[in-house]
Amino acid sequence: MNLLIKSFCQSRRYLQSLFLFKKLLPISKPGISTFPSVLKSCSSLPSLDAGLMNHGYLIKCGVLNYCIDVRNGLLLMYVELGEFHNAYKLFDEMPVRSNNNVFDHIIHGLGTSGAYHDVVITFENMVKSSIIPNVHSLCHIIKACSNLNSTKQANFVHDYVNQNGFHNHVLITNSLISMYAKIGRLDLAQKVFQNMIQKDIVSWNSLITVYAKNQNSPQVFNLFLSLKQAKNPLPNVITFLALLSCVKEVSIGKSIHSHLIRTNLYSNFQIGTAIFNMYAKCERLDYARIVFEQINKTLVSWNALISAYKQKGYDKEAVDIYKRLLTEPDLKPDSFSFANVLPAYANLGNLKRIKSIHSMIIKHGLDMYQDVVLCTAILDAYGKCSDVKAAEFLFSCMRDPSTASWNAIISVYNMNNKIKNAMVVFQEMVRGKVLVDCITLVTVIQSCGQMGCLKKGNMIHKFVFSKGFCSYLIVGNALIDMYMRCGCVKSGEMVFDSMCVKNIVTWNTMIYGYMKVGCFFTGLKFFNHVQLEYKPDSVTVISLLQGSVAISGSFLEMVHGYILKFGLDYETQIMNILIDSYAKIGNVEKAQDLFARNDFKRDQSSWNIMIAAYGMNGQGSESCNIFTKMIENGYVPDPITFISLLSACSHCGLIEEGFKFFDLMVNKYKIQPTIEHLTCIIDMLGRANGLKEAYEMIKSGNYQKPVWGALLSACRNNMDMEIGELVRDKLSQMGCDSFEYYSLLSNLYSLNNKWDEVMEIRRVFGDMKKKPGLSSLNNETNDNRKRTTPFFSENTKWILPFSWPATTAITI
DNA sequence: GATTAATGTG
Repeated sequence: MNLLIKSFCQSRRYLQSLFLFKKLLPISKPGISTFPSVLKSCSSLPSLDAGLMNHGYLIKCGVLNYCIDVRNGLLLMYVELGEFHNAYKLFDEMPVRSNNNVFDHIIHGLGTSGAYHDVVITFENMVKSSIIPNVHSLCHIIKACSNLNSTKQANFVHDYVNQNGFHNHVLITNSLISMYAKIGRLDLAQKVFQNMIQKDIVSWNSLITVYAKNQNSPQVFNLFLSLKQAKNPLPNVITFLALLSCVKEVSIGKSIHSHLIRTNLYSNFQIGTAIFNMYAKCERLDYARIVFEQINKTLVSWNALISAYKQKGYDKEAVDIYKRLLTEPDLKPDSFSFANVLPAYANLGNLKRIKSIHSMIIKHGLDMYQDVVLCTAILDAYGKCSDVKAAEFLFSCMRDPSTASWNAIISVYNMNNKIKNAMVVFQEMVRGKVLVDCITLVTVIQSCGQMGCLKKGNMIHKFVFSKGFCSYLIVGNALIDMYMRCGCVKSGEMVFDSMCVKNIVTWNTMIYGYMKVGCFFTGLKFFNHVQLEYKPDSVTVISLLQGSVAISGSFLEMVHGYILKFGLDYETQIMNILIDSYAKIGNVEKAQDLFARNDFKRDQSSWNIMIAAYGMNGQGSESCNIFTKMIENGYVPDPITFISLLSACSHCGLIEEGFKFFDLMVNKYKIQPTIEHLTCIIDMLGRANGLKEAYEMIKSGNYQKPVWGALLSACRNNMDMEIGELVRDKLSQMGCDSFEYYSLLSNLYSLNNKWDEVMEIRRVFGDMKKKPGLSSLNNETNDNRKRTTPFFSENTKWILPFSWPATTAITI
């Protein structure tokens, strides 16, 4: 029977071989020489169940302890079945390891399945046992080290290569270059390259690609010239792909383009895609589009065009290309198309389309929970459209969230004012030993800045320091911003001084910070430096504009001059802020003048700003006129339009109009009123001697602290003691003990000459401050209060007396 | 060795 089993296996009749083995088991003990055949049958079928059963049987009869061949056979079976962990475990338990080949099998298996950590452990065991891997295994080991991102391991394997005579092997050295590239040690990659005796095109390409990925164009072009001079080897598709990826000037791009046409490489679809990507990067989407229409279009080129538009901020164009792709007869969008177009829809705030893509992904049968990138893209899209619940749900469903997925969910919380959740997720991440990268840190540093929480910020800074992330430019920039937002200029300056590499963002952050805290002249000094070293961009002047309102008209005119000088006066965002700034210093004519210009593209926000501009300058009826014109121009008013409009009416005493607009907003445009809208209405009621009505109205509904706060503020504005005290009772019942509450209250009493009460409030508040935990300084309410004004939406002069988060939307 | 994808600094 044993012989028969063997012969079945040899003639590849594995099923019969196993069947026979099963029959044999209850009758008699199989011979040792039978097992390799049985195992071979298991791995060739392949049948893991049968394999595991045999493994169990082998343990039971003790063969494994004395028969190396059977052990090796079992090991190979697991390798063949792709069960590398079982294979490795078995290997680890082996008392004698005779078969190097097995090691190479395991390394290959673990390496291709992405179990990099296990590869390195296996390698360490090999070193301990003085077993030398073959070249291919060593390549896998080097690749594993590069994926683990550990310099220590990288150095170890490099030393090993040198000590064991692999350093002249071109495959190995090429892998070393890639490894150093991946862990960010370009200097060491360059060194390996220089020491190579024999270089093939892969060696050249490896280094050129690395520099290209790091956007180090001078090095890329230098290497390319050296390669041309060496005449051997000849540059190939990969070389040109790298070269094209770091072209910054369209003229150079054009000459490479024509060279490629001459050498017939243009017909290569990768090259075609790279050329139009190059034009897209050089801000020549017009050329890119022409190339796109010329080349052989594959799904990849469609996806790349969507991505190019998206990356350059042309979200609408990205969406248009995606829609065109849908009409192509032979092409179906894939996960790349979705992942590319989702951020575009997210930026456009189109939740409906995001939902429909989500359902299309399900319909296409794509396993998005397995596809981390795609799932992260959907998660982020939902988050950007404020559907936090959907984002959370997707995150919880992901089987193996990547660092990027974690980063995305943290960022979703940041975007939606749930900073506390962001910090909790970060802690979970650290505790769960998820790899933290510099984007994670940038995101949580942002959370600290938004909270205005210096203590947490300092903690993260220490973390950054201990994990060696200090030298990352974006981390440094984020730290400066955090410190400046917390009003800690000194620490911001310290980070700034410690940074050896800076970019325009670094400088802009400093300017923005200085302007925000009122150090206008230091800000200006930094601006002068920017002018020398960089071309100031839109953020530079927007940062400057932060301060102009607080200084003077002449300062504003100076900044306006810079905007013209640097040709930034066609940018909608800049013009909007400029108009807003002129309005804020009271020059509504200039604001109107700029608004009326037709060389910049007005958007919804421009109209909102202009409505507010008239309102804050006492021209409420003009605000109403602009609103009418806005509708005539085909714009649909949004919640901010109504904040501008209602505050204009309230500010200018147009009470009846105000109520009419409120009605319009709720009933015609179906906009749910937020705390900002309610504040305007309460203020209007106050001006119309309607505080009692306001009180009744609020009392009858399920309103939360912010609304009551707005009412208290209206009482203060109207010196209404009677209602004021009712509101005070209600608020203290609700457990309100914030700084704003007490300051409003003491304000109200002092305006009514009730000094005893004022003293009492001061005493209570003073006491509370001494007791940590009693004051609401620790709750989320306070986190919001300290949050700095959003960057681009200062289009209303309305300063909220309280800024608790908006409660559930309420309709009056 | 390798064209297209998600998160992120002002």
